Amino acid sequence: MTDYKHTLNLPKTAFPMKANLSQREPAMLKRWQEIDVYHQQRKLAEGRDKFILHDGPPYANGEIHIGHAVNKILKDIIVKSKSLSGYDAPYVPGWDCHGLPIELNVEKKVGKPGVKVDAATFRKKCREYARKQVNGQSKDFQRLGVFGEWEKPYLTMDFHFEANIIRSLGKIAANGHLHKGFKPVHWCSNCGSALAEAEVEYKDKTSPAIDVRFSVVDQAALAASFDQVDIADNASVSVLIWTTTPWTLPANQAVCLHPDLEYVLVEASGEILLLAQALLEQSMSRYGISDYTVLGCCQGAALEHLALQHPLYDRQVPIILGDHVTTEAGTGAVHTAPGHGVDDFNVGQSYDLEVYNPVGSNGVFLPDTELFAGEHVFKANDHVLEVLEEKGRLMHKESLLHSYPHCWRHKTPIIFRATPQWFVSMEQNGLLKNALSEVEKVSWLPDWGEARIESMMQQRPDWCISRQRAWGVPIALFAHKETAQLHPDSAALIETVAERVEQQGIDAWFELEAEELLGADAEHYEKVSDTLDVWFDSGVTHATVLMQDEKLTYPADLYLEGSDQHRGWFQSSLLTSVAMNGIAPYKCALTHGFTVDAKGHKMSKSTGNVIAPQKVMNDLGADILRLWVAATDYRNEMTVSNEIFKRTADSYRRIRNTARFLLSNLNGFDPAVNSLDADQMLKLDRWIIDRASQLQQEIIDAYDTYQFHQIYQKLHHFCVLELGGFYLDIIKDRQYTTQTDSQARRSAQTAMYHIIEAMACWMAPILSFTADEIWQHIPGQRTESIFLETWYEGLVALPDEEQMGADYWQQVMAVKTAVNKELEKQRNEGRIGSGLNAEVILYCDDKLYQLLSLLGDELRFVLITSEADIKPLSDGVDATQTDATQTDIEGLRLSVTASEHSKCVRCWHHRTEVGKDEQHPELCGRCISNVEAEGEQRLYA
RNA sequence: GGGCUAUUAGCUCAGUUGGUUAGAGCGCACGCCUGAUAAGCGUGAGGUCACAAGUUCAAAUCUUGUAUAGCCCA
Repeated sequence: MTDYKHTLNLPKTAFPMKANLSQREPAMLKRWQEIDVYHQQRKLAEGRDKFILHDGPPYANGEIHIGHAVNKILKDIIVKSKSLSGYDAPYVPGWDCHGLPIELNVEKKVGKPGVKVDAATFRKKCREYARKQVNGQSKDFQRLGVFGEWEKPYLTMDFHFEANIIRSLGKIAANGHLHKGFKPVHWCSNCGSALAEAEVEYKDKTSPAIDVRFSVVDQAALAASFDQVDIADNASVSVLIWTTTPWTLPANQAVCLHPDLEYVLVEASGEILLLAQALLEQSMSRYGISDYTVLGCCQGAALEHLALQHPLYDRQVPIILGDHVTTEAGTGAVHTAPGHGVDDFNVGQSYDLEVYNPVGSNGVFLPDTELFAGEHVFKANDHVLEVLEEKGRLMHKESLLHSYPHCWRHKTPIIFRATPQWFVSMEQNGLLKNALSEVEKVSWLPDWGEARIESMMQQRPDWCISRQRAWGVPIALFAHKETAQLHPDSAALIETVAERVEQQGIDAWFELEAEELLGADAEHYEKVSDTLDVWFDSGVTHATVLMQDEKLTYPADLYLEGSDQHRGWFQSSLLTSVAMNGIAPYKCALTHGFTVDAKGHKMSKSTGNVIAPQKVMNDLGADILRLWVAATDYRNEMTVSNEIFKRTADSYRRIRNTARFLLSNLNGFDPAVNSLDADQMLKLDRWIIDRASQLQQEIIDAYDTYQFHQIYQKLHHFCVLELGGFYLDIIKDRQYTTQTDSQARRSAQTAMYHIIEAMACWMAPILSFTADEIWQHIPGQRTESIFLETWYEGLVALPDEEQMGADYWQQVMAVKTAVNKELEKQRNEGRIGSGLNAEVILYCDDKLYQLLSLLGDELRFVLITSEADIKPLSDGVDATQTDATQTDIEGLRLSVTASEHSKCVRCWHHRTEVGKDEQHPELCGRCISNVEAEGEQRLYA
């Protein structure tokens, strides 16, 4: 048997099948660094329209987790796709560097500031710690393949950044949005600091739940409210309140009722009690009283201003009215301490109640607190109960397990405590109103984001920006000691301070003596010692980054963060931007969901269901992680599991192998020399390019609308359906058996060349490593990296009037599927193996006959059978053709038989000519022609 | 407890303004090929569209409620 294998054009490529990403990617990163691809890209894009995605800074603490990876990968996909779309899209990553978590970690190492180390040294240690965290996270982000200004990121602790935070605060103050006030805030006595909302978490806690008597001072007035009910002169009459925080009773200033609720006066066990009708039965059963008489009934509104005796002290408090009172639990009469509760504070404002706070920053009652001085509040609970009992004020006590706010760091219960705080006011200069009108102008994706942030903002209180911490940007203000008014020269003072901070960092403020700047005025003004809420730092990046960096623009085109940032960064950025400049800092805000495990539950260290991105990168590669991010619809929760990564890796391999096959068939193809013009190409090849051209448009549209999971599906389907299952399978014969430089072969190679060029670009934003690896293996002159490209423009669409266009091949594919089914039957019955063992007769109705006849004798190459004849449908229903079976396609019957001819050893088709040629007894006619004559001609496939 | 969001085959996703028997791909099973070979091709089996009521001639699609989950808040 003669060996004809060497006469074939078999595929060959250096592009490996096995990706080995965990090893190859670091090498690729090194190359990108060496050729400085990111800055090459910037240089190339100079002068183009800008697209600015502004990075929300992750907090500089800890290893990156999969949520970080998702966020950075999504950003990178967008930035890279915008580059391919011809924008100049620089990306400046940032980090949030001040704040409590860093402080706490540094405290663990060097002790508390002011105790073991001085504050300046402590801040220095914080700075060093944050720097280290930034470096660690940066390395991992880069390992993900994310492009950006990694050598020059923005850090909120950069001196010039710190200075500009202060300038931003100054501008907000100058625009009249700042005020000083007392307000109850979440307070952790371990931190000795107010906590931001984000620093509070809710957990179950057991508290004493007590019912307390507030006795009525003026019984006649009470009787009047109850329509002159008869009350004995010596009767004991009390309003009952229910509370789970007995320690707040010393600060009690009022008892609050709902104006519209019905309240009843009840006689029981020799005393008279007042409480809400709706809670009467429940309360009596709690007290174990079964025998009681309702004396009268009235609405809460009728009892306003009635005086009550404070249960602990010798003073009187009023009954007030508030809508926040509910009948969910208790008595419908609410103990009100404006210094210890937000509702209490709010309702207290309208009654001019004192915001009395007897509790120090350490959670201990102040020295002048009657009865409880020096006791920690939670320990004082028992003492309060004792006193109440002594005084006969305690109606009932029990224990209650309820959800209670805790410090997220210390995991300990926190309290509400009124302290002097600086606020960004929502109302005082119309900030909220202006911000809400800006919300409407922003494009929110998904669209429900708008309603979400709007409703959150409408409910939000003034923004408390004060923190009593060491590692934060100072609230660099001088406030009058009596009036709390800002110094009249504040604008100039702030600039002076900012200039110093620019040189020396925030220490410049802490080390500053007020006299130095204020001179004699220092006597009347206090240098504010609070630091800023870190949300302020990151909130003003529009001023400290976007406006400072010439490469960037304000407002940004896009902010992209997790959906939790509707309350966080989206809001802090919007508020500060509107407060400073009156406009939103972003044109579009895009959100993604959180990662959850296979059961849809959130990932947490304690549950042990976390998947570390580092592990995924080391096991499977960053491209697999990136492909997973792209494949997942990020608008809702993003499910992560080993199975999902396995599936992702499977489809990665499919995409990679398709690319590899295309490359391997481009062996020996020089696009400059060998590529054909569209009009010289075979019909099938024209079609696949047309298909690619349409697909490219769909893919670009999907990138533009940030629907990456569509791209993944489309890309994968293209590889599997159009290419693997149809086009590539069909052209193998032509690639391998026709002459190397024949039109037939060069036509297919031209098509594959165009496709791999385009496909590499489609993939690049997602499968960055693999796309650039492919890029290095495509023949022809090209740039150093695919990231210096824009979308491939060599895909030629077919004209609409083309007879053998998209519709045509669609129908051919359906016919092929029908034939495959019939082949499978024969295969299962052992008559044939490969499709090339078979011959097929297609009995077609007129329409189909016409359609298929366009392919002439090349139909067999499309069907990948040794022979394919078309005959009129009537022949197939003839009694003599019993083996012609009906197919799923109306108007098509099929007859499939095993070929009786010999197999050509070169092309494996079974042909009647095989064995007839003396020189080449093992070859079929076209192979003989291909081996030693002018070669075969192909027109269609 | 409240607000927002989601729930379609084992997995990832489609499913237009309600309109035939709910679609893909992966995975799985079985087979073929051995000239993409730790690849490739083919065929096939998988779904009470979370659940329940309702509107309608007709509901995965509209309404309400329930469950589960996520984010935010209390």
